[in-house]
Amino acid sequence: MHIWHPTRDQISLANVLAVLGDPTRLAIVAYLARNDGNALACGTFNPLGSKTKISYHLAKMREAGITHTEVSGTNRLITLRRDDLEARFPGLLDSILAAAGDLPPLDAGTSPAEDTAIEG
Amino acid sequence: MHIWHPTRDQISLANVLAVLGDPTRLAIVAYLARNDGNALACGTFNPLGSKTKISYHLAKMREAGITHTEVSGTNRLITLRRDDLEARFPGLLDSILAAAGDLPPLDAGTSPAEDTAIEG
DNA sequence: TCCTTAGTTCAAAATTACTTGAACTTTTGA
DNA sequence: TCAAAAGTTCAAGTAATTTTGAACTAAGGA
Repeated sequence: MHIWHPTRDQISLANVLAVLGDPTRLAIVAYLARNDGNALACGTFNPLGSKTKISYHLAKMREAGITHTEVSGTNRLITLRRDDLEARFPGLLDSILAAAGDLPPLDAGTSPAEDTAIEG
Repeated sequence: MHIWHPTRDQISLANVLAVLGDPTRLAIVAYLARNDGNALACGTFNPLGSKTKISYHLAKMREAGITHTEVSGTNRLITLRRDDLEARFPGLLDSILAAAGDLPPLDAGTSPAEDTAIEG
C-alpha cells in the first residue's frame, strides 16, 4: 500500500500556507503537534467533522507535504512532517504552532494523548 | 479618508495564512519586505497583473491585517504591518519572508501573467 | 463465513475565490 | 476648466474549494 507523498523539495510555500489557512486543517495540525511523536488515526479527528470531510482535509495536507500517512491495517496513521518542513521553511511550522496554541482543544473532556494515540 | 483596518487583535492566524497562500499576494508581501521602510504605491505591483486585480489582492491583504494602506493624493501607499504581525504571531512573518526570499524579483524579465514563476 | 470497523472514492451541490472590463471618484497638473 | 493619473467599485463570468451522502475496499474479529 503505497500512498503518494511529495518529496521535500516538492513542498511549496504558497501551498503550505494555503492548506494551513483553513480552520479545520489548522486544528488538525495543532492537535498533531500536541501529540508529537505519536501517530494518530484519522478517527482521532472525528470531532472536527464527518469521516468524508476529514478524509478530504487529510489528503490535502498529505499532498501539500505537511503530514505523512502510513497504512496500518484498517487505520491510516498520520504524523507531522516536522523535519521536512523545518528543512524547507525554517521556523515556519514552529511559529504557526505557537500562534495556533491558543486554539480550542479538539475534544474538550478527554485528555489529548491517552485514548487515541498509537504509540510508535 | 479613513480606510478600515483590523485592529491588532482582530488579525486571525488562519486568515493571514490563507491570504498569503496565494502566489500574487506572496509576491507582493515579499516585495514589500525587500523595500522595508518604504511605502509603495499600488502601481509598483503592475507587473503582477491588471490594476483591478492588484486592487483586489491589496484589499484582501489590508483586510487581513497584513498591510497598511494610507491615502496620499491619488496614490495609496502600502506598508507591511510588521510590528503588529510580530506581536500577534512572533516569528511568523520572518519565516515566511525567509522562505519566500528566493522568489524572482518583480521586474526581472517575467511577463505579468506568469504566476507560475512564483513558488516557494 | 459474516459482520463490523476504518477509511476512501465518486458525483453532485453549495460555497467561495479569482479575474475581467466598464464605469466611477479623487486628485493633480496644464 | 479640462484632461490625465491612480485606484476603486460593480457586475458578470470562470474556476476552485468545500461539504454531503451513497457506494465502495480492505482488514479484523466472532
